Amino acid sequence: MRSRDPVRRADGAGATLRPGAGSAADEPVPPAGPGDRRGLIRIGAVASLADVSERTLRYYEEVGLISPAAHQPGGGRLYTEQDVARVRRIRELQRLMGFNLEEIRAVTSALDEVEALRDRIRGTSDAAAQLDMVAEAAAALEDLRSRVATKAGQMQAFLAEVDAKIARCHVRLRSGHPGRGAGPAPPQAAAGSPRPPRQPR
Amino acid sequence: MRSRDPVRRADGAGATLRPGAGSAADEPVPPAGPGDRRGLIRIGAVASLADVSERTLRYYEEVGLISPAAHQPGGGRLYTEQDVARVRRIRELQRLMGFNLEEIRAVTSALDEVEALRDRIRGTSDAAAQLDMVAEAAAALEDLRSRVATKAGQMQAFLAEVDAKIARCHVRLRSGHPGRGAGPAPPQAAAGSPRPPRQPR
DNA sequence: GGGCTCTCTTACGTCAACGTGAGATTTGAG
DNA sequence: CTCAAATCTCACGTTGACGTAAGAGAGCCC
Repeated sequence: MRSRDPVRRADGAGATLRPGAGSAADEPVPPAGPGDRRGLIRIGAVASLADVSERTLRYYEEVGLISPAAHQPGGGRLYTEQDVARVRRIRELQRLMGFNLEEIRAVTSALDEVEALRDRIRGTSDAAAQLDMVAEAAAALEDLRSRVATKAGQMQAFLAEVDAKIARCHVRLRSGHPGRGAGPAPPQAAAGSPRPPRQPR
Repeated sequence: MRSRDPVRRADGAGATLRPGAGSAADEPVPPAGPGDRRGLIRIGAVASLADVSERTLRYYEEVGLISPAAHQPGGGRLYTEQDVARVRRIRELQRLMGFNLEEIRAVTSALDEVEALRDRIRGTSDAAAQLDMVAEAAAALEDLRSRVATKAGQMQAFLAEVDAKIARCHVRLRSGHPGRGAGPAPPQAAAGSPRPPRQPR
């Protein structure tokens, strides 16, 4: 159990930013000059917000999955809320897709490419090279989509299989002993389920 | 690489069966008396059929996930094709659902309960106890279904998110540089995909 | 009966993804 | 300034799910 709620802003001044963490100049907070750390979050807060341990965050940094937006003079890590979202996405890819961190690194780098595009295509420093990068990221995304769709299809098939077994199970329950209350109470309908197995009374 | 194809039947005679491996008396092969091993498969064949290693099969046995249908006098393991199917299901639960072997043991034991039901409900040794077991297995199945449905829903949501990103990516590709062949060839449509992202020409 | 293949047990190795201190240092509040 | 809380950097430990190697049987074929 944590002693107190560590989710609060890091106030004060003096922080070295990472390159490219300047926020695309469309945020409500007024830019109070470089070197401040308004809106930055410390590692404990990120950990509790993303529901991971601090060790996990440092480990993700070690393997190149995340990187603090800035550092305190003493070396403390400072993150943005996009970093929190990033960590959440990492966990989602782990849980949902069963990817390991190496795969996730590839996937998220493609996603980041698409995201960073928004800012970069305006600058248009080198149109041809930019387009190549975008095309590459698009290919990676298509690949990801293919894998996700495959897995989703397999899960739907498995779900149907389980439903069939449940149905047969209920048939047995009713035919085997008609004078019973049809077993224990059915659990709640699962979220996002397009076809709950109906249980005739 | 394996030296030769080990998928063939174990012929000969003399094998100690496991209890309950007598096959529900509705198979095409004539029962040639107990103690034979017709239709039984050795471990190497099971391994190649289920696409796992022999070590994995022994490990699954060690943790109580599978158990050979019979043994050769020298100690060799003999399996049925249902065992192969069982191993395949174990792998599916690992890959698809990300379950660990402990969870899989719980799930498959429930599935087995439902399956064994077919034979046992006929014998009707103790109707009340049987019904209780069925009800318990049904509850476990509902729980499994809930988890599968939840995950399937989350995957559909993630799929939609990826699709949105792909669409934006293609918009950029066309608006950013109209004189290009729209990037590399799109990958093949994924199997079981209900909504492939259309790529306007 | 020699050789080849398959399988057995035993036991140590591995790899990812963190967990868990230890001890030093920094930070923020009062 | 003071001090508790938060964070830092090593660095070793853990856990699940096997991989891998060694040496010994067991079965089959010519």
